[in-house]
Amino acid sequence: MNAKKAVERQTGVALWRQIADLIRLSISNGDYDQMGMVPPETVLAGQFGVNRHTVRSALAALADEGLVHAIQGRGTMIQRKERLSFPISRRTRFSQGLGDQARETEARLLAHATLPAAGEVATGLKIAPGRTCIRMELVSSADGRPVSCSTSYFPMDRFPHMAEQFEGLGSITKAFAAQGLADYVRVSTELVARHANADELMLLRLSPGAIVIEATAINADPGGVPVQFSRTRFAADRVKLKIET
Amino acid sequence: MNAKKAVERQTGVALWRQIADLIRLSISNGDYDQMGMVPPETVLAGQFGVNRHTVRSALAALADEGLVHAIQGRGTMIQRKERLSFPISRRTRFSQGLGDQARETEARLLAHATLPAAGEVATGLKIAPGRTCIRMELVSSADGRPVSCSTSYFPMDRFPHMAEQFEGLGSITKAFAAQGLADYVRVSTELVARHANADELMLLRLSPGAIVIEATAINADPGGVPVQFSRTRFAADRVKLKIET
DNA sequence: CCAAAATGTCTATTAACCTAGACAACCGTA
DNA sequence: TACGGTTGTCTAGGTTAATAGACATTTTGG
Repeated sequence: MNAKKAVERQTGVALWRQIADLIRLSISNGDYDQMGMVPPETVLAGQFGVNRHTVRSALAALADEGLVHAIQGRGTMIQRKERLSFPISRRTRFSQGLGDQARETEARLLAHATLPAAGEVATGLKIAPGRTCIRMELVSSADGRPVSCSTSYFPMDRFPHMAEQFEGLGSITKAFAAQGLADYVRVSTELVARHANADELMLLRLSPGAIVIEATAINADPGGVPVQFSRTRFAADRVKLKIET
Repeated sequence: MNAKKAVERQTGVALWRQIADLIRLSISNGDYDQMGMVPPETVLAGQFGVNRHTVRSALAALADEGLVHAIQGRGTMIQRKERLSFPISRRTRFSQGLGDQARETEARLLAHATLPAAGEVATGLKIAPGRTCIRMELVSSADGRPVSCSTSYFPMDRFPHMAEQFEGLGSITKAFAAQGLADYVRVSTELVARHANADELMLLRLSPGAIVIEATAINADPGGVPVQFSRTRFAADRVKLKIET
């Protein structure tokens, strides 16, 4: 495709940012897969109808995200594809499976509360309705881009300091370990795809109409006792879920 | 809420555009419903931590969209909402909660009939099955756009002239008042979302596949005696239901 | 080695964005 | 009518974004 791509001026969005978004999209679409690199800066400048320096600003932003890597004399290599691949297996952990797909991953605790378990939460955790559990709202990002938001429930009596531990350690796995649970496995995962709601649009920085994949999962200790009930909503255009049997 | 809102600099997105997006969101959320207008420019500038001129640029963009309309000396009025916000609380009334969200609201009586109460209607109204009640079919519109259609049931013996009163007064609240009921409260509301059926497609002027939110509600007099059982179907893409506790 | 092609760096200029302050015009109300 | 509060307009200056051009540096391939 040699077509001129659409960038608009005076919309309040800088050209370099629009161009960065379009190049990211092209990478994600696999447009440059054969070459393994982005077209030369001069070519991109021609396609977008802008100066080479403007393209350089866009590429610098993508390099900052860790998406591309420029080498003088050779070109700008694609380092990572935008769709992060999440393995889903008996040993699913959030940050671990990402490996070197992202330079930096972060899970931020938005809110937490204690409340009586009810409905599917009580059923999933196999505790009596009314027993206290901890709810935590997380947003997970890779290289500064949010990829998922989740709501998790933990039995209060077994993991009373889940939220505090998580805040200090930044990881559910480590928070479990700090409270005496060295290992756990995924016992069930259910997937649903739907349109993002208003909250998800904001948390995941999506555009209206965007699609989320909702994964409802239960983790259990090695003895099979449930330790976590979670509902994670992934930004569908940023991830690929890989079911491992 | 007097909290400072988050705008980021040097992201390639102009501050005025970020602010315009946030104000649009607030309007859509109904944050300014009581006033019917946006806060003064100086206040917004303080909230966002920017110069007043920057806020003016944002408001100019929203005015260009037709979302707001500034009047010198008075303020910046909200002209149109993306979604009408319906408050749902103990004192829910249809037209009242809309405030200045729409220039003009109308409730049209399509049909009415008297029939014996049965099933959930009798249960909801707490009257013996077989006792006569009045059924009314309404379509409510804001600025000419239908937003909901509803089916309501009233006990015949207590409000024998519900339909006639409504036709004259154009409001359920007023029709109640004319028949001696000065006040009533919402005692239960149940919400369901589903695809619209053929009737709803026509009444609400929707496209096939559209979604409706079905609210099944019971209103009672101050003594707790049910006076109205209603099932309202909202065009999901035109409204937002705001649950107030 | 040389030339072509690509990225890196620098200067300079213009346009857009943001801040700051002052004052005019207008509305509502006391 | 006077006043406080709000939007409208103007000037001025600083910062960021974008364009333009020149040249250096590095890689690749003949």
